[in-house]
Amino acid sequence: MRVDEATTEAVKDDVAPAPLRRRKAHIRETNEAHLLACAEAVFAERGLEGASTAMIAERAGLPKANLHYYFPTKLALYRRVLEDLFDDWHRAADTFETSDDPVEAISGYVRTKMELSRRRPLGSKVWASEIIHGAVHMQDILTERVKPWLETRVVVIDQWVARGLLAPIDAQTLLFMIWATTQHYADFDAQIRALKGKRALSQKAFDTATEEVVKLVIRACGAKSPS
Amino acid sequence: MRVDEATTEAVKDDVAPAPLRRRKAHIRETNEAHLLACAEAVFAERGLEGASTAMIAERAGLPKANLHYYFPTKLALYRRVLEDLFDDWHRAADTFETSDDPVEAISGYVRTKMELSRRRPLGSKVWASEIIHGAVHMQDILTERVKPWLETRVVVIDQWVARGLLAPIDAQTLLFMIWATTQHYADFDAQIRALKGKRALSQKAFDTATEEVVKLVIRACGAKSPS
DNA sequence: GTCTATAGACGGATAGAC
DNA sequence: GTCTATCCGTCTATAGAC
Repeated sequence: MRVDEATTEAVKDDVAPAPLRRRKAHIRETNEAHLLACAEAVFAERGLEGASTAMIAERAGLPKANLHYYFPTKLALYRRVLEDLFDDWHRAADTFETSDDPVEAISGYVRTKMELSRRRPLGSKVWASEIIHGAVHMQDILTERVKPWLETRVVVIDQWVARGLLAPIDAQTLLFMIWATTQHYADFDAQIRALKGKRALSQKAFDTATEEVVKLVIRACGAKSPS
Repeated sequence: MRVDEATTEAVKDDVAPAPLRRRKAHIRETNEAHLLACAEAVFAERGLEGASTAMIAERAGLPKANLHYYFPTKLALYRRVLEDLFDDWHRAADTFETSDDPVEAISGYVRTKMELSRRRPLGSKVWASEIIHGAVHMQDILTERVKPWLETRVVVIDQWVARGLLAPIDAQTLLFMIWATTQHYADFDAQIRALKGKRALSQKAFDTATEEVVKLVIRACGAKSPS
């Protein structure tokens, strides 16, 4: 796509014809989205340092300089991937709010998290890799976004315990267990595949695993069945 | 340490004076061990590609060329770190054999795994990072060493279920949950620290977390208490 | 066995034509 | 907005003196 007669647009006219502006905005939007998706894959496969901008650009079918036109530095691109990931995770986390019944709320959350591991395993890997290597590029997300969410959930779980709906468990430990176990199916899928001797879990096998995890977690909570 | 008159040792004499050979072997041993420890730390902090041989050598207080004298390539060093790690993990895994009582065996295993996360968090991170990025450098360890171990443990757990000592759980899912949760305390410690707003878990806080995890896992198994 | 110096490849980022 | 050519830094690995 060439710029054509609009080259000096910014100088001559602050307001370009609407259709042209829309077209240009559209190009930026799709290119950025495509680069973000390709970056997520390469970062997941190779890590932040193992991934090169050349690899990401090649996967996106663009020259490397083009990538640097949309994202000034590799780190800026990486940050955007992490922010996108948090948004997705946060939407999933809202499932927790849907019910005041602990069994329903917790099993719903576990299912949503497993579904997220299934739907976006590469993203989960980028997130995990970043934390493993010290979370240096996402301290703000953790303290400003994840921490407040966690604290409200702990309060809710503590109340369930106080009302005798759950065994006297530590809420944070429970949430860590749910995160660790559900994300294990995304992050450690290479190990799971090697140990099961399979190429990948089928949708059916994944659904079965989901229900097994739900069963284990619900029993771990010592939830009184809602009789 | 210089080679001195022993430079042509291999040509002139297959059997050097015992004390000299022992001293030289000792140098190699300590330097290799020291390099392995430093490599584990740098690989954990930066990942395979993020770590440079220069950083590892500097941390070990040796010139880079010296590192390449002991380990021909960065990948060979990395492999050795992974193999060391497996040996440690495998020793910990043996705890499982100590008892035929499921509650005792499983809670003992969980405690040992938590202790391993406490004692060697850097190693756990190297292991996790390698798997997240596809486990390309440890396929053989997974299929030849971890898989057989897992299969024997699945048999034992299935027998406990058949004997009615545990609820009807899927053994593999249970083991994945134990791995994921216990290793979470090593691999995701940066996240845990950010969420708890603390520098690090004290020994006491870690022991408390351990007992919470044991409680959750044992309840998840639906173990009949050994009354 | 130790260490300096450097070869050779590759990475991130930019200049500047179109 | 696109893309070629290129700068400059860093990385792995080795040569070769001591």
